[in-house]
Amino acid sequence: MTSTPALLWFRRDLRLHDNAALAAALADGRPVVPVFILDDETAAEWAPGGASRWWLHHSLASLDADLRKLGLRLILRRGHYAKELSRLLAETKASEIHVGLPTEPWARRAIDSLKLGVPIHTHRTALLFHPDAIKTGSGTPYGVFTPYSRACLREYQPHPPIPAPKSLPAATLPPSDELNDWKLLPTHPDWSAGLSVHTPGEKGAAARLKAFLPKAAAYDTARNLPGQIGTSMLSPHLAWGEISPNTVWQATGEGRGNEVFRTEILWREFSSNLLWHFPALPEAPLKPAYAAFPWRTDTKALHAWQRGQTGVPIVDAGMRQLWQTGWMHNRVRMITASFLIKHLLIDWREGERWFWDTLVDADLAANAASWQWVAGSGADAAPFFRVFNPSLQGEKFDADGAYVRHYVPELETMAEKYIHSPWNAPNPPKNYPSPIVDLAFGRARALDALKTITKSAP
DNA sequence: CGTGAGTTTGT
DNA sequence: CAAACTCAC
Repeated sequence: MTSTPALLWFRRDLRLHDNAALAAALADGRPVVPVFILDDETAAEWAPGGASRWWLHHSLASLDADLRKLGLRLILRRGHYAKELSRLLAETKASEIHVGLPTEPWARRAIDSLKLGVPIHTHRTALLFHPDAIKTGSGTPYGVFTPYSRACLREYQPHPPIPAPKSLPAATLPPSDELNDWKLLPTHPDWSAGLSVHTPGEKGAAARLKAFLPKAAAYDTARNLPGQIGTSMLSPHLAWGEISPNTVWQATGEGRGNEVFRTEILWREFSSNLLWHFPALPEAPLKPAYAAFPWRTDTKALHAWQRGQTGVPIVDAGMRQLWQTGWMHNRVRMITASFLIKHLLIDWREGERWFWDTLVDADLAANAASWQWVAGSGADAAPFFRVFNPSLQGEKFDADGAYVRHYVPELETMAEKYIHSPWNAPNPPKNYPSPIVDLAFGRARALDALKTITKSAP
């Protein structure tokens, strides 16, 4: 019988259900010391952004509360992984570490370089498949989504989620930081109110899933309408690992809506896969030709986009939803991203940065892969001629303008006919800006810019 | 090595 | 229908 404890190192798997790292740590009956280490220095530019820190604060509080019900508590440490882990090992005499497998390049490097004198076991807690598990016939990673997803569907082995433990062995716990001292909550007053539409934590995640499941059958069409809640809104819970993709997958049913929803889970996997095999994904275009793309520098336009003051209603509604609630409807993410990249001709990395700071669901892989997809620099990107027309998108997916009216009150009383193109209205509101770029001009300029890098040599 | 296909569209 | 290109088999 061993009595030395195991360190259970939580990262982006802040849950007790279906947690392979927790199950492994408990397997031989040792005491388990649960820890979370905030290492902003190692994460450097990809340390959690403002909205993510708000979420993290509440998620850590929730996990701590759940652990206290089982007689433990969550040990919080701030500092370099290597230094804090070696301190924890000295304090607890732990003889092994269990941690969820990360896909962020900085975290992979950090874990690979640890030399602590005890075994470090990594467990697949955040993904359905290990990034090396799904390969093409010739053994290379997939770069195109559809064949990747088909391979996933072939390989997927249904298995029930691991239940949360009903009890935990008693453990002698080392000292912990006070969560409030980490000051993860925003000082910005207009934030906390809008962010409270979310309920971080494992219970909040389960409630979201439960609320979504009856609507999953309609997901294939309802997901496109930003004026209603047709999506699962599970993204921040998945990003912090408060629920496992397998738990979500297992809960879904049959039919088109459920299938399309599961496909979205596979997009999340695909993004992680890309990041795993191309660690430069957040910084460099996957298609090398795009390194020479003639981006414009336009801080005024960038700022107008960030604050929802572009004069294009659906773009401004989306950017304001993001700023106020830390979340944006997926359809609108595509529209706002396309507008920044194509109509404003601003580098996708500027958008990636802004989303990283303002999204509660910010995930390095999904964020980078999605921005590259819109930019056309990704492995499996939209064809170059595909430029979203934000007015048409608005008319198609927010036909009555309810979404725009909610987030852009200047347009609340605008006639339906002009809600997505108020510049055509006989009396446009004086307190709402004219478009910072003419849509037809922006589209033509984007296509011209793309021609400069897609022309192949004779 | 040939062939079919490629999330989310615009005009 | 655009439509160069790459990917996967």
